[in-house]
Amino acid sequence: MIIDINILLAWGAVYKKLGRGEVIFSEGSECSYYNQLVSGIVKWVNIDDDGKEYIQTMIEPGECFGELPLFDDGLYAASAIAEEEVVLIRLRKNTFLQLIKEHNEIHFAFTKLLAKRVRFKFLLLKSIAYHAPEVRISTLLSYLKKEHKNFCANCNQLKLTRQQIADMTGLRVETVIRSMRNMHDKGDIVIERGKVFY
Amino acid sequence: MIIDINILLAWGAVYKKLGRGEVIFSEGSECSYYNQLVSGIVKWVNIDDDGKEYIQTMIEPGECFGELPLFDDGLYAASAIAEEEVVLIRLRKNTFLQLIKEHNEIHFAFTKLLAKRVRFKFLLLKSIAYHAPEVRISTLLSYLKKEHKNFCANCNQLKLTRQQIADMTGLRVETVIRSMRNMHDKGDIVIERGKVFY
DNA sequence: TATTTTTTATGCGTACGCTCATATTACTAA
DNA sequence: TTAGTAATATGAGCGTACGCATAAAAAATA
Repeated sequence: MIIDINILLAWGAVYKKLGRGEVIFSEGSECSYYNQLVSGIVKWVNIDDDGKEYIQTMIEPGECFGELPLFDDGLYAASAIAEEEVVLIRLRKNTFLQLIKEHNEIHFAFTKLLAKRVRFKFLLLKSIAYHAPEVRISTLLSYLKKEHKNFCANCNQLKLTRQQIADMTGLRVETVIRSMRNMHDKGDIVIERGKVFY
Repeated sequence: MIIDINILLAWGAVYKKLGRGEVIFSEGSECSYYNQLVSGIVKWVNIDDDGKEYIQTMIEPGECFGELPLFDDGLYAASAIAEEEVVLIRLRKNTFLQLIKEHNEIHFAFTKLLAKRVRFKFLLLKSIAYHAPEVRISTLLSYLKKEHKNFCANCNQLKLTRQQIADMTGLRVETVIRSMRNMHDKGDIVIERGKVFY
């Protein structure tokens, strides 16, 4: 958890509940809140004019999202959509900026978070730019595994659909399905009744 | 310029001069310094086992580079290579961390810088993941133009070779050459005796 | 239980970028 | 100037992921 909920509440943060499919905010719009996910899954995604989705990341409880405009005053770089029923907690932008000003350790936690975000993008970019589907998928999976993201903590089962993986690696569903079948045959991953383990 | 040179010097930073082609540091190695470019151009690049290069960015005077490990204590995510003779100024990691601790406004400048880095990667990723060569190139050029990077300030001439553009967009030189010729024919860019204007 | 929706799976033709080969033009240094 | 290198340019064949269609299986909903 990036900021302790009690601290957020002490600074006047409020809870918000949204249903599956609801748009929390969309690419290109102004940002007035710091957002932190309490429960549920949020899809952080760019949607093309023709409907194609590029999923930048899937956000899990405890993570924040849409934080870039808080620091550089730009617009939202992607849209946040509730993948299922979600509860989030939010704090007004100015209050958030005041909070990190007074809490240097929290400020630094965000600097560190952004550094990790850049790192992830570095990794994916070079992989997507140059490598074959199987490598792109491996890069994504190994990163997610390392960060304990989108995996079931107990059984190592991947909590992403083939379509979501496609939308995160810039591939087609069919390509992902075929590639992952190959990876299974080679022993890189395990697929049992459609479920992926890694 | 991200940190004023006088401040850096006051904190004990030292200059370093390197010749064309010299490796300033390489991917995967430990980071012990904050680096800021004074003059020349630095290529910030991932190099594959088979020699393929993915250029994450070309660094110009005044910019810092290789800053991620300062914040998240990881290893260098790419290699820094002097494209021409360069002068840089550097500060020991611990000193740098102390500096930003004491200067909140400088700390925030880095948070902002990282936010912009993430933004750039967002943009390129969705473009490279899904779009045709011409779009990938356009995305890169319009970003660089907006940030006043890699363009001649006076004449709008692009200071990147076709090969470098290829290495930043994950395309082949030939594809970049052909695509840019198309873009010229369509009036998106201007090419005069090989030079690109945008 | 039945029904609908979502996800996984497979086939096939085409388009497009990669690969390799070669040529030409521009820039540097002697 | 000449030589040497780097960058730009273009052609041709090939491989592979895309794009679309279709179907089956699994999950969600009633």
